[in-house]
Amino acid sequence: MNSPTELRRSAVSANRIVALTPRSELASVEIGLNAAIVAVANNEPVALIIRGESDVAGATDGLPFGPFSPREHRTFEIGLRDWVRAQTGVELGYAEQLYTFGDRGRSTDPGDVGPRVVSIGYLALTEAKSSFELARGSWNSWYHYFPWEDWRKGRPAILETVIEPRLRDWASRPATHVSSTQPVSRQERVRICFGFDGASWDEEKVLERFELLYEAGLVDEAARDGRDSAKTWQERPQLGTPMRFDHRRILATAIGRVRAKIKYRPVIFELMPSEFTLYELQRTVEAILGPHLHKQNFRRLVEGAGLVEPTGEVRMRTGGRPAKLFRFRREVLLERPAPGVRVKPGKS
Amino acid sequence: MNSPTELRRSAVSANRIVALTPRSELASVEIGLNAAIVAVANNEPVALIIRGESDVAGATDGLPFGPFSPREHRTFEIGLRDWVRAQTGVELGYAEQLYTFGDRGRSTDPGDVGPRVVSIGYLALTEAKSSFELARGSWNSWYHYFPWEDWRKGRPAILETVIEPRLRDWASRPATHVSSTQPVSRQERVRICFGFDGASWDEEKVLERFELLYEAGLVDEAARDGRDSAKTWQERPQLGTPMRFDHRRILATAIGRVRAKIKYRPVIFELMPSEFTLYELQRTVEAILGPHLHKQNFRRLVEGAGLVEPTGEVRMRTGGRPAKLFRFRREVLLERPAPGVRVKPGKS
DNA sequence: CCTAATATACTCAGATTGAGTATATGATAC
DNA sequence: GTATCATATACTCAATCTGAGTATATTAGG
Repeated sequence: MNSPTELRRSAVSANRIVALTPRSELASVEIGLNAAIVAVANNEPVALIIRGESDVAGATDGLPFGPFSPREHRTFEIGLRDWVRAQTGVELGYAEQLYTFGDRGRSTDPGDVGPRVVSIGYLALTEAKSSFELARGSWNSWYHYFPWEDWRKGRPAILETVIEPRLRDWASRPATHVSSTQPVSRQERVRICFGFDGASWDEEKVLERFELLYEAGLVDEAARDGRDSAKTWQERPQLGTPMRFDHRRILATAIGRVRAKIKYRPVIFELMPSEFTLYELQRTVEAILGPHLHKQNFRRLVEGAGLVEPTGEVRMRTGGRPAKLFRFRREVLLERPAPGVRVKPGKS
Repeated sequence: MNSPTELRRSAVSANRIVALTPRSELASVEIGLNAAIVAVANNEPVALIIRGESDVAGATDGLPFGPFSPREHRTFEIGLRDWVRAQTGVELGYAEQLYTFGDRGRSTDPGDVGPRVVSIGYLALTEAKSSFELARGSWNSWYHYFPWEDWRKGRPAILETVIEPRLRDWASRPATHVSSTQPVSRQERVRICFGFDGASWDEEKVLERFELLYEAGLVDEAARDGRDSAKTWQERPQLGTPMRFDHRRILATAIGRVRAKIKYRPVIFELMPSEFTLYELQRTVEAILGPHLHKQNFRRLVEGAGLVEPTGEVRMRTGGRPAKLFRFRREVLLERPAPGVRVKPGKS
């Protein structure tokens, strides 16, 4: 959709770069592809999770991932689709590249120049298939890993009871490395990311919030990776289920991206069956974004933007008046520059 | 700013992935970092260009790039800043990751499993320093490489005279690989990307346009990379100055990203000196986006959003009434969830 | 056929936006 | 020194959009 699909990096360029670069400088690097495969099942946003052996911190859950083998696959995306299909049985529809993570672990011996893994994170959206059809893995609610992101029943209590006091404590302590390039104080970062002291909650800042918790040593991954401030992790309550490797970071990136993207691109329909009622659509949007939307305005918006068209059918047994069925109007892509569900939180 | 800065990939995860992966599958891969360093000089949007030896197609211009050497640099971004400083003398301020490109060249021998280069593109914004201070490279207008993107004097003539007829011709021919996964016809893609037949011009679709021209064999890089449809490239007019490797693709990605980003993040101020008049600010925005903005509404917007505050000084000799000087209010970052210059094209 | 539950339609005030006119103030020519 | 120019800045107004409410339609269930 927005990924560069057709350009090919030329062999000329590859050879040239290698020629220009002293061999000695290039420690070899392995490329891992990681997929955050997102769906909505029963109004619950879920990601496809693979359970593996537990790491040193006891984390077992992870995203599907596989190596990128240049000899087999012409592009990252082709490689990704291939082994996702092989590994889980899921045929990916929409997929976009998220971010390439390449940081060296803190706990690594400083002299380490062994192969480093660079992980390229991908976001994929799909209609939720029942678990039967999955060759491997299961659909887990993403709020399992990020309970503080679940605002469907109002502000999650965990924010008050656990996160706020601990983050305030962390923010009141001086930074270990006083970096002059850090323009914003810990206090301010905490306030903005988590909406304390009257600051507003921005549902797109999923990654920023996770990274702050990581920095503050409040998630298990931080302790595992040997962050100083996380030394006392035995006495720490668990904030969400940890994941292996840096997969929770990748999932956080994915959630933030989906939440941002449905507002200006009609990707929400990747998560829907081909026919749906407007209220089903609304529930799906709410599953992704969190707070409730104003029903009447939601339909005005969606219909007014030409995103959907009625099929002529209705769905009976909705518990009241039958609901018209709609389908996605693919033509909007050709009509409007940036069609999306431009919602802002409202009431009812 | 939005890049994950503090998380560290753990050594544990790295070892684990390697352990899981049969060594034989992993052809070794080199990582190259490429920087699209953008500034605005004299109301002209420019990128820092390094001139190198000419490639087979005669392209000499390229972006600054260097290898990523894990032994030296803890993160991609640190590595990038390091060699950009060393290579060009420029100290990067704002930088964000754009996209990781890893396609194998078409012209490559199918059996080739030699080292492949994966290039990670970065966007950096900086205030334009005069060329004197550059150790290497020069600031070139980005419209040099993308003349069809320059709408400052109205619709560029090259669209009518060259691009439209050739793209229509290409679109009328059947696709070489008939791919059933391609949901939109060539005709429609051309129409949407380039705003033909009354479709609107979306200034953010820079990459999509470049890729379409590439696919149609209308840019030199396509011929160099051996695209079928570009075989007759001797008789093709040159559409913009070509660049080495896939650097024009990276620059296109960068331009699209800046154009999108200034609308919801106050990154425009990375391109400005510390004090400026509102009209200077407007000219800078226009340099990036293209069309003219309505002056009175622009200032209402910028002041109303609390993006700037007056310094109290005025700039004389503006050719009329003196203009108040403003500075960026960094505090907006702490106040609003998504501050930016929410401009839409207007008149005067 | 009355009631509960849901879907859908309509209304209205306040905010935002596009676009215009009017005024302020220094530079410059004479 | 004053008329004129050029630019900066202030104000106005109608059209549209938005948030949030009320009203009506249509089914299911007793």
